[in-house]
Amino acid sequence: MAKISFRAQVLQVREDAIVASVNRLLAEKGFDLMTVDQVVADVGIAKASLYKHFASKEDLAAAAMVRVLDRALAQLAVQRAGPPQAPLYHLKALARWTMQVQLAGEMPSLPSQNSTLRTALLAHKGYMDRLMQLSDEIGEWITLAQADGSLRAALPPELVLYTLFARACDPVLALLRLSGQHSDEQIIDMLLLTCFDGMAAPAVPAEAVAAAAKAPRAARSKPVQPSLVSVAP
Amino acid sequence: MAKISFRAQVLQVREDAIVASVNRLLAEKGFDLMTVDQVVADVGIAKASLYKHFASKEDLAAAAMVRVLDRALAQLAVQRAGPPQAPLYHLKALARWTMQVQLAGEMPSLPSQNSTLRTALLAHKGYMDRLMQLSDEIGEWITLAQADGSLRAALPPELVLYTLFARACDPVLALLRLSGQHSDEQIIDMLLLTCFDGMAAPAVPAEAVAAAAKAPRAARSKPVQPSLVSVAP
DNA sequence: GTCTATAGCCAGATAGAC
DNA sequence: GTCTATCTGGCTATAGAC
Repeated sequence: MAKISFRAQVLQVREDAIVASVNRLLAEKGFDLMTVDQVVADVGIAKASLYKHFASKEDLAAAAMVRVLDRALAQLAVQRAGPPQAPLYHLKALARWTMQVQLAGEMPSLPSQNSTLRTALLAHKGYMDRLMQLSDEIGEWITLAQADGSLRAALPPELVLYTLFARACDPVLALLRLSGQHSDEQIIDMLLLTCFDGMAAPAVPAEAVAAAAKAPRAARSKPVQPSLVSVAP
Repeated sequence: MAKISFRAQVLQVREDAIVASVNRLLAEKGFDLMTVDQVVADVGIAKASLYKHFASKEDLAAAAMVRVLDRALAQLAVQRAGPPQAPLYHLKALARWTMQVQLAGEMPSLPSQNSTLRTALLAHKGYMDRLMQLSDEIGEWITLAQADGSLRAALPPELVLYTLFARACDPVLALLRLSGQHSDEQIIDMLLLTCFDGMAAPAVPAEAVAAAAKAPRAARSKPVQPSLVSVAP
């Protein structure tokens, strides 16, 4: 009995190695450019052996997604186990975590257009269950944040959820890193700012406007070409 | 001489038909899933004929991108020809236009990971020239908007530019439309709001906070589970 | 330039010995 | 279950007649 258990454990380890490799390759090249040959070369096994564990390339991607969804659910649990925080804080912390995962090269990126992959994922119970659970748990925070006035109540909760998911694979992260001008933490901070507070400058309170009006004109801002600057809508 | 000109004109029309079809197919399925056979079937010509016009599949994608970049440059010209507006207004109007193009199914979507396509695009002068020109013109508005205080000056202009480009192929648009709860214009308005003003509720001015403190407690907001609601960070 | 027919290649998936 | 060797299909790209 112990022998069988040991064998099963070895197989489990091998499967984990496969999924980890798939995860990395998916993050690096995406689903379409990742080939099964690359996976088996990376793991060091034969292609036929891999197909004993996973029925298709789509199944490989699903396993990688299950893995990352489990990591996300674990992150939620960690946040909830910590000191109590506002729901908006939790949403920001989760967005920060997803961006860290992406910058670490551990976020698998799947094309949203590949229909064979989409149908395979929709039929994958383990994937769908975790996706639903994650959406539900995030949805709770969204509802709470809208109720306490920290998140715009006019936005449909779905939109907030989708936007958070989209930040997890935002190509802007990689582009900004390519420029080499900012650290990873700076990039994440800036994108968190634009995501939650927007790119536009915040509306200035009335008293601040009055104070600025009394201040010397030169101190306010440097002049720009007047022909293109007019009253904001 | 007129005969040659006429023939050239016919060829031009056929090339336009090809590029239009490629544009639509790229928007629908993306580069990797679009096949040259689909293109020729859609246009109604033989594959060998297509390859007399375009050297490769990558060249087809580049032509479609040139087409959409030209449309974007034309949109910029239209905006500048209109009544004078604040630079932030122009940025918002451009973002709105890109989302309209995407929802109309006319925005070609290229994978950012396909290296053969990337190198082909980087080597394509017509594409690169237009991309540079478009970036320069948008960059001017960004600089002006930051100078007049309507756009956060702390953000690198690149980040703003990349973010605007990213909104042109934001998958959130398609997801929201799938839910069927909102009109296209509503979807665009909401995404413009989150893009420029963020998902978080705006900070409340001090006097409004004081006024709310004097009002009856029940009028402020409906109560939520107190265990998860605490002071925002 | 346009067509039919096909070359050449590569990736996903499998057969069969061990 | 793991391997080597192979099948199969679909895709880009081209040859060659008209």
